[in-house]
Amino acid sequence: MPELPEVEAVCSKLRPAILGRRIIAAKLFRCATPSVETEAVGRRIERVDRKGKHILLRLSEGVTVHTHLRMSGNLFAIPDHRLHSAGARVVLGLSGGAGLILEDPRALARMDARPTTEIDAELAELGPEPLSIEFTLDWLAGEAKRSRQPAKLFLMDQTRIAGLGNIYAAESLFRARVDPRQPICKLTRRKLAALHGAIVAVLCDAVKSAVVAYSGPGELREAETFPLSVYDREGQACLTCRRKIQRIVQGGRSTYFCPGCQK
DNA sequence: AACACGACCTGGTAGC
DNA sequence: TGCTACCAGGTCGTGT
Repeated sequence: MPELPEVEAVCSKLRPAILGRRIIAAKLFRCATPSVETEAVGRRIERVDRKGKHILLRLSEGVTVHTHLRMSGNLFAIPDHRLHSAGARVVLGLSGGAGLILEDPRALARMDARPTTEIDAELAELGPEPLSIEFTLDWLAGEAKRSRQPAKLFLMDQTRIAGLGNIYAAESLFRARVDPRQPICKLTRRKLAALHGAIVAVLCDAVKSAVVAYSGPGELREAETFPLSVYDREGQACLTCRRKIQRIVQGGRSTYFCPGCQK
């Protein structure tokens, strides 16, 4: 589920269903701290924001419910909070009878509720939103100059760019024809420009397809709706040069790339 | 500072 | 069919 495009889609779908409603009850099974019951119940949902992969429900009286879906979480609204699935980790009962459900088969997701100022101070550590005007080529070049991290790890570092994960980092590097192992500080201005453009283009496309996929009935199959060029394609022919896509491990995670195109 | 690795968790699947 | 081993879209803490 959860890289920036999918999290954005979750937020888009949530807004019409929960904005203006009051949280009137909380059932916490896992993944949530008791603060969700003590701080959120009784307050009204005024806004749904996103920063990187973090979902922020802005409540009345300066409280925010902060959710991170991690690997396998999902957050969605249902018309009747009593009809939640057996797998729900958190059920928030809303005014009007609706429900806000956090599901996560692996129980790695996290939810807590604290003063907005406190949460926002923590999230200030995150890098800029890649689809905002703050994310410029000059900014990227400035950060890149000061880091010797391999390009892939640099892109996945949330304190540098907020929201890129394993799939879209790999896809962006492929589109920019950058070797994921290359230290980011070694990239030429030209390569960095290609990378900057690729990140924006990949995420724009992915947000569009994720929002469409999430707006339909039923659940979607996440990034599968977005055509992937290298991710999870080990051994298959590169769509550009026909060489075999390789899988390597960086930072304990799989990286997929084309050794022909990405140099 | 940068990196590697284990922990957190469960479910799906490839291989035997 | 059934078992095992490994893999997974993320992050954090610890150790080198």
